[in-house]
Amino acid sequence: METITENNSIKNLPLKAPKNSKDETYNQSCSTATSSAIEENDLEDISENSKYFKLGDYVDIRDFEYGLWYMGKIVKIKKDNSVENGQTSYAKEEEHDGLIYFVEDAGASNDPPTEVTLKDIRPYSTENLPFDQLKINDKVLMNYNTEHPKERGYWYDVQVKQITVNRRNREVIGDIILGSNKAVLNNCRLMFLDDILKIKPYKLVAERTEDDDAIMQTMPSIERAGALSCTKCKDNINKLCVDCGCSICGGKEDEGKQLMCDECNEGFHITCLSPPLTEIPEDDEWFCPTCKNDENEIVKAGGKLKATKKKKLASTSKRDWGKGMACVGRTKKCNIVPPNHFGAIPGVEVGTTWLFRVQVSESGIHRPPVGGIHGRDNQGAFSIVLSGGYEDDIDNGEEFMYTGSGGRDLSGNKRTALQSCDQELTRNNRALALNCNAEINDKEGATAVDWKKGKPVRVVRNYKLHKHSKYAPEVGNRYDGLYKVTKYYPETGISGFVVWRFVLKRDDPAPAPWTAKGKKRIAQLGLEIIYPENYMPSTGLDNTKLPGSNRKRTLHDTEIENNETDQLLPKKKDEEKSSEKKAKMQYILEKEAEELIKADAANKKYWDDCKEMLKDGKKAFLDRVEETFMCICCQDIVYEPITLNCSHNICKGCLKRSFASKVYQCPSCRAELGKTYLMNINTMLDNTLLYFFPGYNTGR
DNA sequence: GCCACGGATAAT
DNA sequence: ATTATCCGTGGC
Repeated sequence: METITENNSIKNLPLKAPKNSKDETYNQSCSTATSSAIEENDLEDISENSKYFKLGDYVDIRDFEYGLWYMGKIVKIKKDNSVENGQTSYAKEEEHDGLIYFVEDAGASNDPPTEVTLKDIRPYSTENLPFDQLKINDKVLMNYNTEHPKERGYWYDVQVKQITVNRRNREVIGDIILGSNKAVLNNCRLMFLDDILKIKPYKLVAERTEDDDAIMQTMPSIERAGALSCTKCKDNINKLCVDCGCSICGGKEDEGKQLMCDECNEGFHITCLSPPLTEIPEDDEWFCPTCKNDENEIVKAGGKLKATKKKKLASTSKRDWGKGMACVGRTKKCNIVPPNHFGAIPGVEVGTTWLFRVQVSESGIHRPPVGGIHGRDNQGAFSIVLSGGYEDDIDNGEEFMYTGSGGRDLSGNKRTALQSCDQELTRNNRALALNCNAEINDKEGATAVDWKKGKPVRVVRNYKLHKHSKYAPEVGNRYDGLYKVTKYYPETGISGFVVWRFVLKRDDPAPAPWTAKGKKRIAQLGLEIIYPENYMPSTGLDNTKLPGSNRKRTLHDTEIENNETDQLLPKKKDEEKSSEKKAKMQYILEKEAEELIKADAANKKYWDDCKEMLKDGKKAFLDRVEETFMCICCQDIVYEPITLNCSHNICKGCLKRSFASKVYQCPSCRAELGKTYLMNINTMLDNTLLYFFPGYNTGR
């Protein structure tokens, strides 16, 4: 458990990294640096003489863990006894002159000084190197953000590998030198090319001029621009910000009374918690409400995923609702578009079919898990499902008649029932009416002036519609594209009660799934029924038990068959057909895709391998990509991928979990990574995967 | 708190 | 095999 203070919160340290003086590893490496050395009455101790530095010199100090350089001031110099004891093995004097330097953080002089050896300090760099003087292999100090490479970050030593200049832009690629273990981030693109600083060499104290001495002993007026600690509020102290302030109220005051979550590092005012706390708890660890987990639910890296434990409250029911898909909730949420989005969902093709409604909900196509209409009565309806649940529905494919909801007695915790009273044009019915391009009328209904100008409705057909309609899918729920409301009106239905009817007409650029063109397209896209994650059709269910199907057939199979529409087309010889199909199979990468793949140079070999599959079509290619970039821990596409030196890719979260259980190895090949391994997200890979699997990372 | 074109299971 | 029961869930 940590409270938030200016000293140990990354968020509040724009100019340097977290302090490392408390770092155990570090203190081990400087075994003589005991706490007694920094006790107050000890500060008067005489300092040793150094060849290169004097007390009061302002220097660049390297953060042990992260390797970044920040401004410090030498406050004490002592002998390093571990050298005499033969415990260290520094070959060069430039690395260790047998002294320990006590350096105070220039930005936080109240902190105890950090104890370092010569290799981790040097004269503070201020001299700018003009871009046109930069040469390949130069070692310079530049700004880089390891987490978000496009944003401003901290200052690191950079070995320049490549300089590109053309009329449009300048580009510098370099290797970033990280922590004291000399880790290197290869081939990083540096963004701040006007911020190139020369690394200032050591100068013997004996050779210092008066000017030199004045410079070294005066706080440099140039303070190098560091990262914005918060990109959301741009560090504006007066702005409420849930990112860098209290994550509940956004306030930045009372830092001493904010708790920092040991999982997500978000801050929380103790008074904002519910229930609020009156004082900082004494436990070592503290987790915020969203991160707090039941301990036995934590999954160790590489371990099997446990089924979600259903909380069984005092339920009188004897049934086990936890087993199947009856009462399961969403495991993902679509964040690609807001819930009130009209129109297509990017990345979801017409013809996409999911076995269960909850999956349709997760995709964002139709969010309610049960309801047939998703809408808001002051905005319109976003999507509907045709499930054959209302007797009055008529489906002609391109056009269909839909019945509104309501008019049923759902008491007894039911979801459906017979019509037992008149429907009204309220709630979802009113929402759907709003889509019609006409003035709303809850008495007579209305007809669209120009039906195509109405708001689009995403339409899903469910296999249960099968009874009434030949346009229903064989199994599951199929997204059929966008429709518009041409008219709506109240009418006495079969039940004898008034129902509201809505006539919808298809208006979608993609061909409908039941047409020949549509089937061809679905086959080319390689769409197949989507099962829930961890759902195993092979064992968990045999096809004969699939809802709505007694036959062992897949969607894909049905494409191969001829149906009435196909038969209207001139028949082709089988050979001709297959060759045509083969020609169309080939997937040619879009230009953007090519660029993205190229940018992910670290995974070139993997991408080359995936490209082998292009000739077999998009589906084959995507399958290979998915397989190639699957995280060995969570068995999902790598999320916030880290590309390790051993070339394996893994989710940042999974790697963190491994580290948390003290395994500092690549989960794939067991290559040692070291405790202080810097988890640098490969945003190039992330971007590329996002292109092929839009929204693959949502809800994770 | 209300509503809802799911879905598994027990009862018929 | 078909029907009745009735739960957790999400979105308003």
